[in-house]
Amino acid sequence: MGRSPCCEKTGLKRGPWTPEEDQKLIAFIEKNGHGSWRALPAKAGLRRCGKSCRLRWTNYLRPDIKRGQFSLQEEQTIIQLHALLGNRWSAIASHLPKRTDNEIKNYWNTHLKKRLDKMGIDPTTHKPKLESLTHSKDGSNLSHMAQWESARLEAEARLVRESKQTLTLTSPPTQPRLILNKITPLQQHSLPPCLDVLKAWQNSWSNDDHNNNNNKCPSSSLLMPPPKHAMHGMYAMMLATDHDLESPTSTLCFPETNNNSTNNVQMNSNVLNVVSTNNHVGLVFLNDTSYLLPPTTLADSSVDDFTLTKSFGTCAYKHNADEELAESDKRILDTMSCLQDHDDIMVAVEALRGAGYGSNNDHNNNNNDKAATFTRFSDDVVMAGFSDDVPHFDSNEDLAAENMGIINDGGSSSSCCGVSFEENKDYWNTMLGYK
DNA sequence: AATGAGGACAACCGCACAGAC
DNA sequence: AGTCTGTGCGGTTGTCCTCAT
Repeated sequence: MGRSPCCEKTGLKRGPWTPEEDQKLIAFIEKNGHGSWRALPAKAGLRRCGKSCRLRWTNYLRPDIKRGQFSLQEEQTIIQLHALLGNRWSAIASHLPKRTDNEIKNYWNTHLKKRLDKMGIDPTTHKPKLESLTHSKDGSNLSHMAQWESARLEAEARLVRESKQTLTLTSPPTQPRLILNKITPLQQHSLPPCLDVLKAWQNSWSNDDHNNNNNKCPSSSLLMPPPKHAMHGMYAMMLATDHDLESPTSTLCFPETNNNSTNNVQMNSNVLNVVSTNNHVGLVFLNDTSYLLPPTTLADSSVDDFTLTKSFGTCAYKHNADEELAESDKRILDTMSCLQDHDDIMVAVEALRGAGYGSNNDHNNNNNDKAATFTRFSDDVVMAGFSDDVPHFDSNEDLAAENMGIINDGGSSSSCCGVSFEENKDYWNTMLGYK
């Protein structure tokens, strides 16, 4: 049976709304609320379909929506979230307060999409076009995208299922949203592959599959854990929550552990959250260990209850789990503020990439198969750490060297996914139009 | 000044889903 | 359990505006 139309089409006005109609709708809703949209037009004296009234209200007339030019930060957020979520405008809109999904969708289609396209970046995959072409040539790209999509959708579902539990465990004051910080302009020469989460994930699968067909994941194995080097290619960032956060955390799911896997990475039911505040950006595996990984120049090796790791001029402190968290809170918060000063998402990325997230609470609980981190330090701050199966390193430097291949190898610029920090910054600067 | 192309944005369409009945 | 209704969502279309010719 076909679905009955929401209202009789005949005699109803269509097309652009007039100011008079807007006023009628606003006045009615302010006085009575919208109630049943179907019944609203007649009650409000409008010759419009209820659905049309609803759309007009939610996308345009609602008082709590912001209109006008998108800010730089909003643009960055849209681009990054689109790379993560695809055309899921409502999910993207949930991270942009006071913006509607329709507005974001239109802005993407008319501005951002074209801008990326002009820069030689495929707006669908967020990869340089040449690379997309290469990947599609061997037919593997679609497969990888499908794997990613599968993981992503699973994450969304998992978030819904686990949100209550997660929020209970970590008790954030509000739900976080992702906001990307400004990237310092750099001179741009070329377009290296991006190092965002999607890229790292896809590359890891891609490399594995390309190099070993026997290892190719069948469709039924979309949720198998990524290979070890995938975890090395993935990175995390510091994160915090904020009292003004308004929208749900976006998540990426890391698949269930497969005991038959040849790698040691075990990511039991971890959810990688993408969260941030105006000051901080982060990816986090929900788990039970604690890390603080702030960047940078505020690094002070004399800070006694942290271990210092340097990488690419950034620093990270690994929280000593034996310390009383309460005693560290203030210092942590002070240290974190430097991220705002540096205002650079890639600084945060590099801080975590180079950070010693390996030797962690596992020492205490003998649970070596988990290195994901997520700890609440205060009402305002939730700390995150990157995950890997790295409980065996004697020092953070060794760990970072293992992960990055950069610290103890004479300063080589190699890094995960074959892309350096500078290249990565260049990528984002170009992608965001700051060249 | 007239006109056509293209861009920007609002509005619409149709499907999917959840909840009420 | 099946149907209906309200709503959310993503894709598409329509309309208006700007600018070049």
